[in-house]
Amino acid sequence: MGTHERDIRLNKLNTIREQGINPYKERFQKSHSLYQAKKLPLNTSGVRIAGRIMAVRIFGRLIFATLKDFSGKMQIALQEKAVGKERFAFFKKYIDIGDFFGAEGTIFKTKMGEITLDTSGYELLSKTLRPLPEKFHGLSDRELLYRQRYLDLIMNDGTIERFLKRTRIMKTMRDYLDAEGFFEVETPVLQTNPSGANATPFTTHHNALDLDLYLRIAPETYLKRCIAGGFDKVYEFARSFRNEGLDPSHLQDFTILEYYVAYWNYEDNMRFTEKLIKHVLEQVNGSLKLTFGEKVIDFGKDWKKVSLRDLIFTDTGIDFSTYTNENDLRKAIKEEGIEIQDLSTMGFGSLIDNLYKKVSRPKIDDPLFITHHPIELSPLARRNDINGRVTDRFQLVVNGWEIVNAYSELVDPVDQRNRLEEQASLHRKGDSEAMVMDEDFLTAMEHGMPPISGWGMGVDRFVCLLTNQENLRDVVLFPLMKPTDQQ
RNA sequence: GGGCCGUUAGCUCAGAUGGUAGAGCAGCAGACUCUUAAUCUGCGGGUCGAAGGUUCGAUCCCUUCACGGCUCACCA
Repeated sequence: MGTHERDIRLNKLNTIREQGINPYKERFQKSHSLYQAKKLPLNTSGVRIAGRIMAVRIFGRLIFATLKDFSGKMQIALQEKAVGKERFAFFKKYIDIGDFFGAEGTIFKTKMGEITLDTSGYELLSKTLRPLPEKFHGLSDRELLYRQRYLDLIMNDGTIERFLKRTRIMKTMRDYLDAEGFFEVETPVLQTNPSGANATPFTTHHNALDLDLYLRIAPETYLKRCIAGGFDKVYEFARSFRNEGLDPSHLQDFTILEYYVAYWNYEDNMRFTEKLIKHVLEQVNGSLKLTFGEKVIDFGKDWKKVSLRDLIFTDTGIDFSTYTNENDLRKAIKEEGIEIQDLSTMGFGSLIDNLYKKVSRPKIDDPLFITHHPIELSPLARRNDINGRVTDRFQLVVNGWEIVNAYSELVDPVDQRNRLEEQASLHRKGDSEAMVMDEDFLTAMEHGMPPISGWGMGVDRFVCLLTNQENLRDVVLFPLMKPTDQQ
């Protein structure tokens, strides 16, 4: 659907070309960023700056325009007497808001006190064919923000800041892990056997090998193979994919940070988690108190630890450790008047999980470690030595969100085989989220793994928390959108 | 997947008990050497998300569909 505006600009483009001017320049030699240029002393001459034109104000023989680059914004002034009649007229006729523009001139201060470049010469660097969104209100249509993120980045100042913060958060974690002796590794995204989590994978096909493949749902089992191979501290920022529903707190393409440490248990890991996250808060936000919406979340105190059994007992009076079968537990949940959908079809582990999500999790604001999840929910976690029905596992919950999930890893190949067989049987019965048998992983474990503690973080959620965002799509540059009919 | 809501000019938004629509910004033409949401004068711009139905007549009412948002359920 050609717009009138676009046709006008196409005409301008052609006219510019007919004058022998290339409207898409190869390069422009800048002397300063806009941020730097604004700090130069008055009367500095020969200053060369470039950026996108964000606004133009024309006063007869004087033009003010606002340039924007990655470092900031700066005003330039064009006087007819300084650039010459022809160049001045060219600007008025052919330069539009949105165009990329290079200017050379002298720093001065306007009567209103603004540091401005008095332009002596300029170049059109790149001609735009479409107009920018409205300058005052910017772009606010949520759909367009996601579909045309570049416009959001140009128009809304907070947006680029948010994504820079995402990068800073990831870099801070990376630097911390590196300093602690971790090695960053890369493991396969295309897998023959999706494992490491309970989730439905995306499927694809390798033509040359005539082989069905899956996009990874987690990097877990490959990172453990690294430990088996002799690494003792590894991590990966793992883009992972789950073929499930999407909502503000779930994307099908998301980033997990996982690390694995040989010879640690989950308690070592909890201590490290607290140090790591406090470090990130201090480095990135400069404070251990975090404002999220109306709440202030305090990371500064020692983080509390509570077992899942104690947490649910405190909130409901139900002690799941005293129940030996799911029917009795189901009855108790009904007697407490707690409403859970599909109650009748759930197994023991799911009942506990749903009870927790319904009753306990929403109440949690400040960081809380929840430990010792039932074995049914944790097919890859180490069985507790004293109570074999629970695992040596913890989750870190903040603001009602699970930020971290970690445990002492199961390294007993016999126990692991039994538990994967249980999962595989659930999978055969139609639970597409249950794990499938992974002989290759079991073989690796049979060759021997040291004691290991592993850890996984939903990076996008953590970034949401630190940037005060409710929707994961607001911390992902280009979230998946269904295509629309376009012409 | 269910429920609720939305989709009007490039953008931000009005609006008509049903008689095919307006503003601001952006654009075009003009005035203007200190503005920064510049100002002033004039002009152009819309298959009102798509299809079907009801109606003399639909952008408005009804149905279906598409896309999106929020929310409930499941997954981090």
